[in-house]
Amino acid sequence: MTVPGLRERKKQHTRDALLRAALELFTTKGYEETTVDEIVEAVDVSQRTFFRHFAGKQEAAFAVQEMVETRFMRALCERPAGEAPFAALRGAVLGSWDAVGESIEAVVPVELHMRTYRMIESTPSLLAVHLRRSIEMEEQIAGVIAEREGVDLATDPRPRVAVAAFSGVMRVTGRMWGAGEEISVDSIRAITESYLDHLGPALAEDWRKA
Amino acid sequence: MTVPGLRERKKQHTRDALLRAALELFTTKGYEETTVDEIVEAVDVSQRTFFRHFAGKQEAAFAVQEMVETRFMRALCERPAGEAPFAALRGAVLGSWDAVGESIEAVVPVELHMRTYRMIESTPSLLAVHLRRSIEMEEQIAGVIAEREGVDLATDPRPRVAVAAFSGVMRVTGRMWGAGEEISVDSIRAITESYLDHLGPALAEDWRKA
DNA sequence: GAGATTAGAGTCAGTCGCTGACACTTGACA
DNA sequence: TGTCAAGTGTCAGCGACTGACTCTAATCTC
Repeated sequence: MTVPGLRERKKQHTRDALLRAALELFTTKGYEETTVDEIVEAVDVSQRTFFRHFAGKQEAAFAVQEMVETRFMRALCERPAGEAPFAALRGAVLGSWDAVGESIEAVVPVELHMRTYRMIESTPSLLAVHLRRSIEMEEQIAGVIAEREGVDLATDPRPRVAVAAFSGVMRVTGRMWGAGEEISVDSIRAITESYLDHLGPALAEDWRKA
Repeated sequence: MTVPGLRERKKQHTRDALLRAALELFTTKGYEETTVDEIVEAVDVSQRTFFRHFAGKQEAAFAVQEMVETRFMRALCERPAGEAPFAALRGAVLGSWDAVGESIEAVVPVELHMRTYRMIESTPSLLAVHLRRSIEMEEQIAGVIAEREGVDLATDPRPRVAVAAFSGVMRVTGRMWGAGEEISVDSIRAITESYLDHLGPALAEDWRKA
């Protein structure tokens, strides 16, 4: 991967600065209490620039989540074709936990992301969007799983069921991460692992054999 | 119940008019495409009046839902104490279906409410709020069930699990109602009943005996 | 029944999120 | 070196929403 040009780097730099400033303000002052003007003032750019990088205030709040989810989806798509659906999901989530840490840190401190997560869950308007994003992602995952297994998503309920169960665990995991005091990425990884182990047996059977 | 005074009746009248106009515009022009100015112009009141009756555009979109939910919660609380949790939920939802029809019709045509439901599910920003409202209501229901059964919501997962399953059925039912062409209240009642019958056996056991 | 009270509605000015149009600056590239 | 275009700034404006004030008319009190 070649180093992008100066222009591109500058652009990325202002975007990162805006994102950090936004999340910092959101998590300290509160989301609703933070105005876009305050964010751009902290970075010393025009308001118009903010809206060129982010479709809206909300998008800034979910920018890191977006990164994490993208990374997870990529990891899922790269799982070996032979793996059973649940094993693939498990492998993708555990595999991406590691990479996520560094990946986030390159843009914002992980600790800031933790605070952001907590903020999203405690801000009604953001919680609403978060839930919608969740079910949209479940639908995407179900699509991938259905394709992997060669089943028809329209008639076979198993992909959606498996994903719903899996997402439930991920949701709980995420909430625990957000709620906990000072949980390391390692410990959340361990919890995720144990929760998924619990859920596994019910879903691990090979659909093509059964 | 005594007839409210003239002032109160006038107030209710403008509120109802605003609600009808809002839902009519939302469902024909689309939610995002409808401005508050258009709504108040249709009723010929000031914009300020709209915001005195509704906290925002969104609240108008969910006003009828709110009525339905309130009615359901009341019905649930009035179920006989001896009933098993699932029977109580079933009784409350089926019992409230009937009353809901008339109750809605007093404010807006039921057909308009159907269209509104469809609109909510197909408008991203409203879908988000809808999902949040749903989980908030699930939490309320779980609280009622836990109290009825005398179990501790903090330690016993059964109320939430039962409610989650129940709500899943209600969600599907609602979606079918919204998606269907011209479904009567009677037919939706029948579907609800059959779906709940399917789910029942797994939840009907008496928790205090088991 | 006349006057005081007060709830509901109107007016106006202003904030905040967000967008379109246009001009400017400065990397990129021939 | 000069052209092109991407990234940014400026400005004007819309739509959701709020606070402060006024006016009108239903209600309450004597």
